Amino acid sequence: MKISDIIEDFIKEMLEDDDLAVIQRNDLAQHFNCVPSQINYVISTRFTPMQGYYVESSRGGGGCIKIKKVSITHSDYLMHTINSIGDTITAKEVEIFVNNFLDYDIIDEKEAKLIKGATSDKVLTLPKETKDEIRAKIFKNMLINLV
Amino acid sequence: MKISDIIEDFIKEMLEDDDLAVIQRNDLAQHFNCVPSQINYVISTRFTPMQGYYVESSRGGGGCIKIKKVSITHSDYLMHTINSIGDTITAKEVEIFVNNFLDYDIIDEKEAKLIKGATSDKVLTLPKETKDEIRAKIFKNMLINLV
DNA sequence: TACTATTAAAAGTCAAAGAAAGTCAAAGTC
DNA sequence: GACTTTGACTTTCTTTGACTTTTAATAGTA
Repeated sequence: MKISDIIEDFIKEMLEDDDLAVIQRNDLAQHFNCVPSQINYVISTRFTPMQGYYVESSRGGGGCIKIKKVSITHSDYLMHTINSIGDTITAKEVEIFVNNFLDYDIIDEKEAKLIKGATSDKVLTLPKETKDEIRAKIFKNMLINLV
Repeated sequence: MKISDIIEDFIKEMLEDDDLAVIQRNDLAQHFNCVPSQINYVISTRFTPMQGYYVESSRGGGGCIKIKKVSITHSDYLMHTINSIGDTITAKEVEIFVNNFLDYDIIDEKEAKLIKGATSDKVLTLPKETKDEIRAKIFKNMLINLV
């Protein structure tokens, strides 16, 4: 198992007890026997606002990193996503969104597959610009149906 | 006996114990003394959705390939449907199929909405012939992902 | 005491190195 | 001719570490 995943789980467990986790980067790194910047990597890939977390930190003596779980309703989250999507979107971008929905329990595995299946490059055999436009329309319309 | 067949059997044996097999491409290749891309070949020829498997993978440190076996009954029905669909399909026809799936409990309401959302006329703003072609591809690919 | 300067203790950044898996086409087999 | 094997090259994600920035704590001074 990847060290990043282990650290991710550790923080998520902390967040189960209390929805504010306060960590010290160096201590945590030492605890998991990794370099401190690994903690930044974990936070920037797994605890983003899109994934429902709010992070703040302070430097200097006694400094720390605070990770808060923020809960928005599912439909707010979906609406927010829909509004944030422009007129075009790539398959990769869709995947990132879908994975976030999964993390957030807004959709399940089967639904995730449906979305990916409907928006995959394999299927949208159209010139690049049209493809990304149609994909954005399909994706948004699917999401509207989930709200 | 072909090395591909041996690898295929090996993975299928893993799937007998547990219906999720997690492998590491390089390790497996080394174990069978073949090049890593041979594993991709085996997966892409013997573990396709059409054959009842769902595969996902991750790259980078600690990356791996996960192969899941999916249950057959529903998938038979789906496969039959997929095969019966030609190169084009209208929104109306999709709706008929979807309603059938609902009746048979192959999909739920939410999934039905996703499919309709992805294949609606509103969304596929393309000339008629292209529209029905793309719709058929999208629909089939969504179904394959339900198998 | 209050105010500034210094020090050291954090966290942040970024790019290089490493570790997987993916792709694709050429070569080989049956 | 279709299927299989091989390998060079690509892409993606993770790990690492050197260097930077910020700021709390402390020491020094009027």
